[in-house]
Amino acid sequence: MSQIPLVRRSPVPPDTCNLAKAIDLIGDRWTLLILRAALYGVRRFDDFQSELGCPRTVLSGRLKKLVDAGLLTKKSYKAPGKRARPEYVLSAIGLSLRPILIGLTQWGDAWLGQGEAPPISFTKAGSKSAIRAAFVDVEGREVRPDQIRPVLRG
Amino acid sequence: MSQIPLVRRSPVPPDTCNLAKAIDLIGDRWTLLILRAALYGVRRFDDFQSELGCPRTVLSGRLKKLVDAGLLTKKSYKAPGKRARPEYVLSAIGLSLRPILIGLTQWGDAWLGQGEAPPISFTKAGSKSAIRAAFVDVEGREVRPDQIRPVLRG
DNA sequence: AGGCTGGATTTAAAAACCGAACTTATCCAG
DNA sequence: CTGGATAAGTTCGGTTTTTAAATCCAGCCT
Repeated sequence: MSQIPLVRRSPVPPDTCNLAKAIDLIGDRWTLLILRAALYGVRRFDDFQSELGCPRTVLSGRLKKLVDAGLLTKKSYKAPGKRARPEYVLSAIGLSLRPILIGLTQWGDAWLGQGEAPPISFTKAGSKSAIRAAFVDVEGREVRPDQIRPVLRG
Repeated sequence: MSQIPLVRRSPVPPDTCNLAKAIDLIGDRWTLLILRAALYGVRRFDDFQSELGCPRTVLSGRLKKLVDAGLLTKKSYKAPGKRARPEYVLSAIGLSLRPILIGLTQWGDAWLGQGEAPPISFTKAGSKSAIRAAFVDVEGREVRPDQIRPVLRG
């Protein structure tokens, strides 16, 4: 049952902690739901809006923030016979959140799914067996959670 | 540069999506910062408060929500010669978020760190080389992000 | 009893959120 | 060329949530 040892303060002060910075940037209900939708392929303002059901003003602000932060890129697309419209496409930075959101999906499947089979799962291309979030060493071999050691300062 | 294909709606409606449920539960700045601190070993009300700098009323509410959801367990500890106090300890559910938050830390290190060396990193016990969050198949072998395939319905 | 300490609650001001209506810009039809 | 349709985004009220500070509360210690 090995617990995490008690501390009075976290070893990394929040203002230099990149986790805290990440939380400041994307740790917000609407922002996370936007990223979820974007990772599924949603790109357009009204599609985000009807997917999320949030006020347009909130959506507008969040999209702007994500574009400014470089997670989304505002491009212009043009369907034939239609006028040009903006679309919000994930950049490399935004795409690299995919493992994290998939990990969170599986966490939700395990603990919040009320025994239902998960509506979506993930496999390795060309295989049928499921994959899961875990830690690996430099050689790509799994490291069990109780083997993880934090190292400060570098 | 393979993009995610355009869709008008996500394939999993938000109300049956366990990612959306997880976001509802923990997708909030203060909640995430509480979990961050808890994963570092913070357990006491005042320690959380001085770590986060948030209003006590907000902290109180968020802790209650996390206890109700089963991520934290409210126990009582007693230092010798002191009165018993509650402490908020991560349950198995809460602990299993660790890979996700470490993943987010490393995402922040990569994109938000402004070229600084990360203040904290993670290694395998008894080793010096870094580990990282990733996906593995059933045999514990790494699966690269571009190999991940979503599978609907079960 | 009286003080200390770790938490919780109250309160009023500030901020964020919400829904609906409104503006803008371009394409298409007549 | 005019009018309508459509998608994007803003404006505008009213309502809810946050915030920060002060106050309250309960148990243990001397």
